[in-house]
Amino acid sequence: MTVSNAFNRPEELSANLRQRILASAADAGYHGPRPSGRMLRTGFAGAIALSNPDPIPHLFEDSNASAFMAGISEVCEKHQYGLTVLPPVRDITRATAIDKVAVDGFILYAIPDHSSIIKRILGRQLPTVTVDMSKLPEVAAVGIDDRDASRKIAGHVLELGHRQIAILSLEILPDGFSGLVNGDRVQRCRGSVARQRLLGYTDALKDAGIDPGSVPVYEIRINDDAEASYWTKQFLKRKRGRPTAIFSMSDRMAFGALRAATQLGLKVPRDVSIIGFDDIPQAAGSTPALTTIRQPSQAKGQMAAAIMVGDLPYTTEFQELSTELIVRESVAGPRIAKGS
Amino acid sequence: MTVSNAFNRPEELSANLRQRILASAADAGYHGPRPSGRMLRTGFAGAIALSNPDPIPHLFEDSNASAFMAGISEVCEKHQYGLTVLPPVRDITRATAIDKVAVDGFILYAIPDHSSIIKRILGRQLPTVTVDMSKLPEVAAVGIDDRDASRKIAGHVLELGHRQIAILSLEILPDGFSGLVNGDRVQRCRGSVARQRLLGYTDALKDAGIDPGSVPVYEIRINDDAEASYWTKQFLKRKRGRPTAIFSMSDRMAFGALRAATQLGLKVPRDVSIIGFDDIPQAAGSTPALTTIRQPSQAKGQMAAAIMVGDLPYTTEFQELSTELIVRESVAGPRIAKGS
DNA sequence: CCGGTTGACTATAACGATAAAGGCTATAAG
DNA sequence: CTTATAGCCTTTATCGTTATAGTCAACCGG
Repeated sequence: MTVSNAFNRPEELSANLRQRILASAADAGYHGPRPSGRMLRTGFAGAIALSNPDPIPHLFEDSNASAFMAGISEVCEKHQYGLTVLPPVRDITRATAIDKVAVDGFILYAIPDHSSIIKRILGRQLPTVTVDMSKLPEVAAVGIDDRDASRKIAGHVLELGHRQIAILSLEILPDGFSGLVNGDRVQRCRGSVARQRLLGYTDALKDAGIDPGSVPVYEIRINDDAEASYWTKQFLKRKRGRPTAIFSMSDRMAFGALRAATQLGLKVPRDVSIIGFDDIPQAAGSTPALTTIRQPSQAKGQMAAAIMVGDLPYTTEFQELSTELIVRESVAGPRIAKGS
Repeated sequence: MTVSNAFNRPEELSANLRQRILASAADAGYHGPRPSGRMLRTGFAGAIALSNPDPIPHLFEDSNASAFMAGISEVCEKHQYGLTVLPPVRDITRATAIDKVAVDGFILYAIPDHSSIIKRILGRQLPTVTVDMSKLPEVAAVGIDDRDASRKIAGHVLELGHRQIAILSLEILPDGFSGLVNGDRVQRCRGSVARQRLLGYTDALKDAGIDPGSVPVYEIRINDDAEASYWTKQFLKRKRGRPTAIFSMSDRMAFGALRAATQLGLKVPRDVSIIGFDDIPQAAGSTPALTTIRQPSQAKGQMAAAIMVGDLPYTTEFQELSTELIVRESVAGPRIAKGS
């Protein structure tokens, strides 16, 4: 129909006819083309889906995730795409939003390895970009070198002579567990980010001549600071073998640890050194300011979205963004060497 | 096709045939019905759109908005709908996400009166629910009695004898302005919530025999606490006629005001009383704990979404949720009566 | 043995849009 | 005067699904 052109390509027909069409369309109660028809014909839905295993509000509460969302939002605004956030899937055997929703592509954010959700999404055969996940063959991916970054910052701490370390880890297995984990669980790790950062810490520990197996790893559910604070208190309370440095895989958990230390009357960094990861905005403003790794979370979102909307070409090569060690005040040498 | 039934209505055909179909579909590379076709036929898109004039990340940073989002998210998860957040529209003359996006209905949240966006959305002729907005004819609406609630809390403060008041207002006109506003601007107010709360404060002031025209109103852009803190400092610095009570239209701004007072060496509530609105989670935990109005933000989201997905019948009557005055510690009588 | 009922599957016809090709007129070129 | 070109508009076909109506065999009671 010429009506289609009237709405979509003003330049293709005379202003006169266009006016007549728009006018008569209006009083026939026609308010422009319906997305359903367009979608069938052209495949264009006008929205990008975002899939993440956590409850939707968490995507924004968490400063790091929220920077990522802000990056996506910018691109969505520029191109006037909707951002369709998919709710977590409880029962994968039933029909899910993944199967039904009308979108142009999927951004997968921090979905655990081997999750059945991934297969389902790939089944939709739409453009897909993974972020902060293990590389999937034939799928675009954006991320950072988590292992290298973790090694850098852990090395920075260990060079100061710390021997007693504790690790606050992001989710290792998606079962809602928080607490001290054993080696077996670490082996079965399905969180790509947690695994890579653990490897980075391990690299640095080995460099420093410390047995990584002797370093306790506390897994903290959904990057929660209250949870991090709770477990930090558990291991800081100990009189003997108390860690002099805490490796936290996120700034948010590092703040939880910081709060725990303060509440136990310990001074940071005098009594304990604490490092984070992400460099969220609050990291520079805390007392003490957090030594951390800066990662371009917002740029990750922009890049993932840019690939979806076609601003960037779709490539299945891993797009690695750079990180930077930010040295602030939360790290110092151990006060009393407790022996090797 | 029987294929459709195989996917959508397992019970309608024999398990045997269903298996055969699913199997041969799978190796023909068919991964289930495409939304485009279903949408054309049935109109179902699998997602609810949310429209709000602020940048997307703000919807979640702000504790009150984020509670609202959490309410929507719950319902979306239960029914496995996507939640399509629409980006703010900069240029309404061009094609926007509103016109193009494939969704089943719109939730409009806090859009200013007479905004051209509203007409555009209504043009889509999909189920629509407004929240915290002026009532539109023939459109479902969810909200609270802002005027009554504001009157309650302002009355509570004024009964204690305060005569010098300052008001921190939510957005009055959508032009990004922050600062002291004149009566003309108040008259032209396009924010339904701001207007109703202003009216409630005015009611209470009149009840107390105070001329509302003499009470300064500071408008704060996008409910920002830093901005609220800045302007609060401006009027608390004054030696003469310094307000002894601050009416803030949100807890977030109240916290900004609290910070400002503290930084100026004033004690709350001894030197200044501060009230908020919303009862966000942080309101109970601050020092002093905030006296405020509890409003069911999460329930608003649930209800709006429930109407969209059909859990609740679509009615164009205003759905009013209830509020409650929460008396905590941030309000006291004025220390020195400064004369009437 | 027959009409009626049930159950299991199949055929048809739309939903609303746009890409692509086709027609028609007016002007330009030969 | 004929043919080519361009501009503008119209026709046709098709995207993938599901509601509806229809077919067909088997079964059942009379």
